[in-house]
Amino acid sequence: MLDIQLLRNNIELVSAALAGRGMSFDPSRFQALEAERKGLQTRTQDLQARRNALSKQIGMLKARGEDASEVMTEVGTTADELKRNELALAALLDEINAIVASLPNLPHESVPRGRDESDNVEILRWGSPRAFDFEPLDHVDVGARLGLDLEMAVKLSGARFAVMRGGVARLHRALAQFMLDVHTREHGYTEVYVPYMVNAASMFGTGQLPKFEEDLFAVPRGDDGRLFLIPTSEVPVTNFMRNETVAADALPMKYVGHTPCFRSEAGSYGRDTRGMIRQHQFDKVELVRIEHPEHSWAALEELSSHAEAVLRKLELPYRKIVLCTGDMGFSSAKTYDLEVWLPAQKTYREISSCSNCGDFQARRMQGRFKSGQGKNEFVHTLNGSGLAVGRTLVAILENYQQADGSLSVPKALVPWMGGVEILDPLR
RNA sequence: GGAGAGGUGGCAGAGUGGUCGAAUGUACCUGACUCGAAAUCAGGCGUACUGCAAGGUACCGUGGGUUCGAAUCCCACCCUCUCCGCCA
Repeated sequence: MLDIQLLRNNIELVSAALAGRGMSFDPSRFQALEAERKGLQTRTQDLQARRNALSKQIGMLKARGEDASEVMTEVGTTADELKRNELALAALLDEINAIVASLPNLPHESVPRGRDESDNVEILRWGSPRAFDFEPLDHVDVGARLGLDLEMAVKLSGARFAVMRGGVARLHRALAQFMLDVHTREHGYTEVYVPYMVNAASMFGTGQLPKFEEDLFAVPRGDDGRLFLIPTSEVPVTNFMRNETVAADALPMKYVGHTPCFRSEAGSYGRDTRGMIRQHQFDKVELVRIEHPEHSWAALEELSSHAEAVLRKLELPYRKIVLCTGDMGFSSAKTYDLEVWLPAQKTYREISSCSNCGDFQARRMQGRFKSGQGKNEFVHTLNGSGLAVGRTLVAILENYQQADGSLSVPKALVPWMGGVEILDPLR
């Protein structure tokens, strides 16, 4: 959530920044509501003050056993007006809050301006795509021989799910364990286990609600009558901070969690329909950091380098891009995407997204720390995939396939595979 | 699923219609005492909005209601705990 003071005092700056995100925001409506709010609020508070004072008087009179009927009629005359003002003010505040809650974060000044993904800027490439002496298959065909069974998943659940057996299933598990171990042992993150279903307040805190409800799966239960399946562990982990004020020396907090992620993929019909690039359910190892505002930009560099480290260890060629203003997510102030090379598609595909959300999420969830002078300030929140496990599996299937239908296990992963170096096709 | 108890400030814990944003203890901060610390004493110590300031307004799980006035009464909901049953 943006700072409402910024909207009140510097709305041109906000609307210009939002225009850069491809969002047309008309300040006039907000300003009209704000003008109305100001008058209504002071009027209401004056009436409340008067009522409180008179009521106090009544109390004192009655305590002394005197007659209070005159004061009581006096209060009575303003009761209606007060009631009307209070209702109108509440409605007005709801309206204003709804507007503010629907506005995305402002891009950091270092973010390149642009309309869409074609304006993203490549920062680096690492590794070089392998030269095949045979025509590489895509991960669906490679995986089918090793135990990836997408048709079975269709029978069980429908499109965009996966069943894995044998070596592929183990590889999938090993990847998640490997990533968790790298981040906890080498990068200093604390492992966490979290709920896969969260309430609406948590979804609001990280920015999925109210605008992106259609992307979520809901289970009819809990608050508002339902819980939501998490689309990323960023949601439960970042919400650790919801309604919390921590000591300054509690920062930074560095968490890594491995969870399944559930996305309805509404509106992506026809995109990535083949294979397990885009699934309703996929595993992800997620890095979350709660940072002091002064350190969050350095933390973003570090966080993304931690995600890169996994790709490097697995020797998967990738590139790093910075998303332009028009391609960033709702809550982010700056985002790096990591894209892994997929030989069958002969292109780089997103495998990690690392963002600094600044105080945007912290403000939505009232996540604060006590700064030096005992003042409460909003923390900065960051998150990044380290990495998306399903897509990492895809990348390994494609990049490490062999002509005979087997798969060579990346060296770094062998210890997590119990020493297995080659996955042979299932009979 | 059945029965019961309860949600108040960092924590503990009073408060059952009026001068209560809330006693008291504890933690914490400042000062005094001390060579220093402990102990003791004095003062301070929630959040947000608003105002140049004095101040004002809101907040006692959440949302409604009653009342001139609600932490306190009524209704609904959420959550926590205890016991029994069932259960991975």
